[in-house]
Amino acid sequence: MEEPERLKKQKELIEYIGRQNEREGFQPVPARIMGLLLVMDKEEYTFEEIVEEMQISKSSVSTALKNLEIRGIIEYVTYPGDRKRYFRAISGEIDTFINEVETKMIKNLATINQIIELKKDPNSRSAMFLKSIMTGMDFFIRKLDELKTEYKKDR
Amino acid sequence: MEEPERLKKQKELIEYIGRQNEREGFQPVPARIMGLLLVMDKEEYTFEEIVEEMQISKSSVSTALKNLEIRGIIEYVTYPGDRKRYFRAISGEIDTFINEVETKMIKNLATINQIIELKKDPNSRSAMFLKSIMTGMDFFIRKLDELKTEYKKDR
DNA sequence: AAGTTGGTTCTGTGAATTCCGAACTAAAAA
DNA sequence: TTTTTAGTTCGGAATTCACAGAACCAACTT
Repeated sequence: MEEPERLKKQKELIEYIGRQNEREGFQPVPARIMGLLLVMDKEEYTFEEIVEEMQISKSSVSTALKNLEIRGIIEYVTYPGDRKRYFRAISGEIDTFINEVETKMIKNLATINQIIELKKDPNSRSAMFLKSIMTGMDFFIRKLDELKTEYKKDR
Repeated sequence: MEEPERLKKQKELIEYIGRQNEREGFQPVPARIMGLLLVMDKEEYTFEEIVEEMQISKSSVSTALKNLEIRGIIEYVTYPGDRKRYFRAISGEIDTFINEVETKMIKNLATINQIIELKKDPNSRSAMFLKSIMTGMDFFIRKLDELKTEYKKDR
């Protein structure tokens, strides 16, 4: 692929990832900065470079980076004798993702349990149905744990 | 538990589920209507009943219900000789949930693949790292499929 | 044919969000 | 000590969004 063509496609991909991240609850600016850090060839971006590259105000970049750092999905390093911060995407391993799914499910499980406990008739169609969901989730969560250990063992 | 006490707790739970759903990208109104349909003892709600119960305008309820239906998480039934629609939460089985997780992962996988393909150096630290993520996701997705069939067999 | 029921669709608005510029700060350089 | 660098924080402007109200529509009733 021609060099300018590749660059153009990278930019488009950043925009796409940006929109995708927005759907995950990111604000537009952090969403696209994430894209930048993932897509481009440069492994580390300074604050100033992000401002330049994305044409976003310093203040927005500042809050966005703080935001992303708090979420634990980017980090920065500094080099001796250089006051700049070098930002990069954090290497989120697969079990981070699994853990997220798991945590969410456990929380949902608790909520469903609450719902059932507050039903007048615990044998009603909806209560029974919710119980079956719980069984399924339980099964799933147990399996997720097995899965994590299995994956770790493999490497 | 005393009857009014139970009702109060149900209302609180609806509000909690509402906030939870908002975090999943729902708007406030659909988020709480979902809660209503899940928590209360009444198995089916008419449009009018939802308006009454939640004190929300007809227009908002109308769009919210359409919204939820398009998402495929509620449905309505009608009864002969009755023009009203009776809404209820759809019995989303556990594999619906798994499928959602799976679909999302597959989409992410495709995006990551795009990123790698657009890298100048496919052996760079970040490209290698993305590849390892892909391996993990691949493993996970395959296992999810096994898991679904295993679960179905059990019942 | 006129009215009622059970909603839907279409703006308008208040509130929330997002972003920017300007003022500020802390550390390093001159 | 002043200036420059590398950002942060604050207040407001602009944009976006969710919701309500009103007008509307289609089917049924009287």
